[in-house]
Amino acid sequence: MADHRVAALDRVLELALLLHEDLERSLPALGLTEARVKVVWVLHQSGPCAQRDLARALDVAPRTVTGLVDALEDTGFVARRPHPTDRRATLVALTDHGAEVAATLAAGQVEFADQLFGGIEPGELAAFVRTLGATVERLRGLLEAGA
Amino acid sequence: MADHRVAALDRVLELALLLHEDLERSLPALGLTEARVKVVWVLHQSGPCAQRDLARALDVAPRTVTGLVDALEDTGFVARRPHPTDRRATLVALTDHGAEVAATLAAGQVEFADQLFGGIEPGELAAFVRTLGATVERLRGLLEAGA
DNA sequence: TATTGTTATACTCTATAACTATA
DNA sequence: TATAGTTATAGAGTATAACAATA
Repeated sequence: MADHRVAALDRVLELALLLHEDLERSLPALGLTEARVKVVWVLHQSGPCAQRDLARALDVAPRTVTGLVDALEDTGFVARRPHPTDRRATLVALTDHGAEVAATLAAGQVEFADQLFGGIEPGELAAFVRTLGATVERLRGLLEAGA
Repeated sequence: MADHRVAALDRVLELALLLHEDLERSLPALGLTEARVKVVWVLHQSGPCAQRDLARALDVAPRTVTGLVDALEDTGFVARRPHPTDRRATLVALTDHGAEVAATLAAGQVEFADQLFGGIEPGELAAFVRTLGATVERLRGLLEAGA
């Protein structure tokens, strides 16, 4: 009974570990680290952001954003510019190079999904996604209850 | 078509993120960090280990193990003792307190699995575990091919 | 007063390199 | 020669606290 549940949890944790390993491997070639690629990803999805917005999106202290943006600026992925209306704030935007890398990441994710799930028949994949979705919802509930 | 695959990948990544968050939250109360709890877990499963074995199990440099074991020793989770046959080596074992915490972790994992998957009917859960298993295998293959 | 981003400082995890003691 | 674990050093990511400029 409970064995299947523990097996499911074990498998999910194993998969999470492997996905993390895969990410870790791909980043150095791009000149990015894990924390920095998250910044690039947020900017890719949201467009230029104030640093405070990055801090909220990444759930990280403002000081941490300063360091990440410093590093990304030094390596040419992002640029700072003044906020048009709030002179306290700084806008962070992807450079052309940063945007290119983000596009590469997005394309890579689609390709990766194809490799990972391409061999699974549609009905099975749909059921898998449904169960995953329900699990995510339940876990989100547990986390909110505990917080 | 590919949309379902990308959706599956998104869901898996989302679940991985939430599981990580849940782990992060539970550790400070136990007096452990993520890296240190991995050491405790290896010792719980394998029994006393030489530091070199820990380094291999954790896929980490020997120097890193020194620091982790130092910290775990200072906080009373593990104890060092001489290796019985190899005078170069140091055996690391859980203390009583460390073993208690490991048992708590193990019990917590079973309870967590019940909460997470208890509402899913057996047939669906079995299919879920099968698909997960196949995905883990495929990803493991991809990683080995790329390495 | 509150917010934005900074400097200053510190802790954790990780790595490489050089070293000692042992095999 | 090779291995086990250490010291020494460095870099990344994170946090808190105090501060200047601005709202």
